[in-house]
Amino acid sequence: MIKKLEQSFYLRPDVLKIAKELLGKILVTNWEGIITSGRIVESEAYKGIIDKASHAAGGRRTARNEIMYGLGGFSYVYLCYGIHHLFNVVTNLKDAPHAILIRALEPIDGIDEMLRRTGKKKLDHTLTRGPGNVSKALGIYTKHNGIFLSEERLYIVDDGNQYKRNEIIASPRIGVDYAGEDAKLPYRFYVKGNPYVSGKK
DNA sequence: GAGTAGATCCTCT
DNA sequence: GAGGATCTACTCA
Repeated sequence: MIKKLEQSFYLRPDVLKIAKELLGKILVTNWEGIITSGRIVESEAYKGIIDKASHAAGGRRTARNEIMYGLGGFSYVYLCYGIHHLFNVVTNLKDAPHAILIRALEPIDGIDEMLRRTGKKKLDHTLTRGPGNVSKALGIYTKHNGIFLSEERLYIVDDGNQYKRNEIIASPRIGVDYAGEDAKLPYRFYVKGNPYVSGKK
């Protein structure tokens, strides 16, 4: 049973719940007929204006994060540290700037293409580990900001695979020390023991 | 294995 | 003009 996620999946108010449910789903890109995909094994939630780690913290609203204030189900892509493109899924309703950062995938289709994009020789756990590598392997760049996630080019599917509750670990987010107390919030979710999860061996 | 520095550029102040 | 939701490589042990 394979089906694309409906927009209603992203429109729900509980971004933490959606972040958890995204684990096990498959993220697919299809740029001009070249398909690459991977199963999501790590995600981070950014919970709107009350979340100091979010780009929308305190209601900040700029041209860059404008897409976060729109309806759920769109992509939010931006460049970090001048090198890494980070891919997010926007959730919730209009004017509620929630988003989920996809941090790690388990490669499925188009592995050869991912190797070519990342310049790696062979498949190993570093190919799609960490948000910078994920977007590199899938060929996601800032020009893909604001794409609706049910287009043929970029979408997420559910193949019925669902991780069990005890296979999902919650922990503090990565690289958000500047957010003070909010840096400690357990808004990061990953699959227990999966080699593609970042932040450990 | 652990710790640190450097890359590198768009965005906001 | 400064800094960032990161990764890699290199050092030292």
